[in-house]
Amino acid sequence: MLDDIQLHLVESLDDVEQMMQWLGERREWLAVDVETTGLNVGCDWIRLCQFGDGAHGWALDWRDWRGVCAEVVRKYDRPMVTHNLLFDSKMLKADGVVIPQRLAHCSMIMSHLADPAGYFDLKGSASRWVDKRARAGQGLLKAAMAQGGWTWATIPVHVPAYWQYSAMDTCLSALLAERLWSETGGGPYREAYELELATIHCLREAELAGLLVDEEYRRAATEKLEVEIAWLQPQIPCENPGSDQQVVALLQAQGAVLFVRTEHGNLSVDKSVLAYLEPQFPVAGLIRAWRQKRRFVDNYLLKFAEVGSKRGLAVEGVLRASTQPVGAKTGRMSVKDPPLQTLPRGRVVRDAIVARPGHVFVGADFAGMEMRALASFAHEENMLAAYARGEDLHNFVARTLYGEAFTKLERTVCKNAGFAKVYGAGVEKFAVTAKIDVPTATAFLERYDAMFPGVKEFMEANVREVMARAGGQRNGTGYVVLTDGRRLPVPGEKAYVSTNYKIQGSCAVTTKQKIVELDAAGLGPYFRLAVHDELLYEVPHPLVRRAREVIERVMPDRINFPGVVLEVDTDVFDRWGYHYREDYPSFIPTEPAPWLTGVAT
DNA sequence: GTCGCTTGCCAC
DNA sequence: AAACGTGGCAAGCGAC
Repeated sequence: MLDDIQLHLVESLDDVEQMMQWLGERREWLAVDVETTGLNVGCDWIRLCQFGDGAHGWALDWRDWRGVCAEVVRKYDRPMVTHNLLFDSKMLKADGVVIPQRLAHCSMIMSHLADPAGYFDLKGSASRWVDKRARAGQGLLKAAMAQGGWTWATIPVHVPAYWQYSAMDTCLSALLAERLWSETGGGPYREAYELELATIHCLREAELAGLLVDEEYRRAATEKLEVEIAWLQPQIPCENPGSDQQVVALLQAQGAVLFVRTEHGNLSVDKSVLAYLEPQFPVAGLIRAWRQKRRFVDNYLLKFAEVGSKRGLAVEGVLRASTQPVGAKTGRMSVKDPPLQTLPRGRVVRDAIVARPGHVFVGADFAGMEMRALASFAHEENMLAAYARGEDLHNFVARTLYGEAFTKLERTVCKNAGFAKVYGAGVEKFAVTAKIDVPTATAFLERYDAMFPGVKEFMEANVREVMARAGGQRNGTGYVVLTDGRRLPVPGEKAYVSTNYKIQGSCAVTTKQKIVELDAAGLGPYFRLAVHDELLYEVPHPLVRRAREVIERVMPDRINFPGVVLEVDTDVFDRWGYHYREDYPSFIPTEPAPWLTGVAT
């Protein structure tokens, strides 16, 4: 299939004319792609722009032919497909070129819907669905770059390995779309496909806007942590408390008996081991603190710095992360550079992220989203009734199982049991997280199951269903169906994950629906970030009340999970950490912005 | 010096 | 009988 493809580098007006003639031919899919100097929209730029279909691929040097490329994207009036619509449309828009939303498609989303467990980078998808040799160019390009000492930023456009395989990428993307359309977006997964595309357009605007870093706070917090680290360091008698081997030696020298093993049989000195040792060996606590502070600086605060200062990611004080709309095999989004979904809770790190002057953040999160989804899927009347009464589920469980005078610790056990169900944990793991012994855990789960028989039945039904779909084979593959009709594959030997996949995947669908609905309700320009069950908006302060009203009206969901309302909590704050003001003290005291007073409750 | 594996840890 | 899901990512460390 790839043999007959013709690749062209546009170098003259004659070439442009030929390409234009080719563009006038009729085809299902015109693929568009860009090559850039790197992946960060703030500081990287487009070097090459490519167009292609199943027969021809064209590469254009962006410096010379930007206007031509922009014209093509603007005027072409048939479907255009890119393999990573979010990234390509983001880079193009950053340079003023907009792919019309009604014509924009994404072959990566098609690949994901066709097989959510597969690899869906372009070469991987194309070699699976189009032609096994799709990866061939990759190695040649890499070799050329190595030989010339080039990077993505420096490899000359005229190097054949560069422009040819870049042009070829559009052909692969077009062929992928041709191959997968009817079985994904143009077929059974139309709803899911359209949801993903609509979400991508929201995410692009969010990523282009980015999040502002308070440089003054970032620096002050970094310095304060460095001081604390410098104070801890001499109290820990080893060269590097970050080295597990050294920590093992140190603790053993002090007489500690280590017995917890890592996956590969080494002695473990992780957080929980150190916490366990701390009462007898105070140095363990110091090591734990050292490691956390070191991580806060290295993994987060330094990353929030400007590009150029070691490993910074910000440009003009703004962080623009990259989202994979279907990063997880459950369809959840993932975020990197920086990983904004995993910033430590509390104020130390998150206080570095601030709303722009005159703006505030409006945060909205679904309350107990996954447990509510579980209650609905399982038709678990006792749970649904508790939610209908407006009762806290874990309180309800604790009261039923431990009596009115239940302790906070007992409530935590109940909460852990809920998570254990959602994640598919066994008794042992549940016992560890709940910090109870296995017999107690077993007895507890028995009473929990008696209280919520629907949950147990639902989980067993999921496993049965997956196994049946896997042909009864442990080495076969079944699937679960999500609320928007898409299917997630589940390996037979891990059938127990089916409940988790169904819940996690359907919750991800719901979150995306709400992003899109809020966009339609006018909040699109203010959307900044999604963290699984919470959304972050950055709103000019005169609009805060209205924005909050819109969110509280649009976001609660009563469609996806019948029998239960997905309720939403909102909060208003001017720096991200302030959202945690009730649980954590300010690391470095900061004044709330004047426009926050009267708005934050 | 780079690469890949291992360990550990952050979030939901 | 067994089995805590989904990610991103840094440092250490040994191998090349």
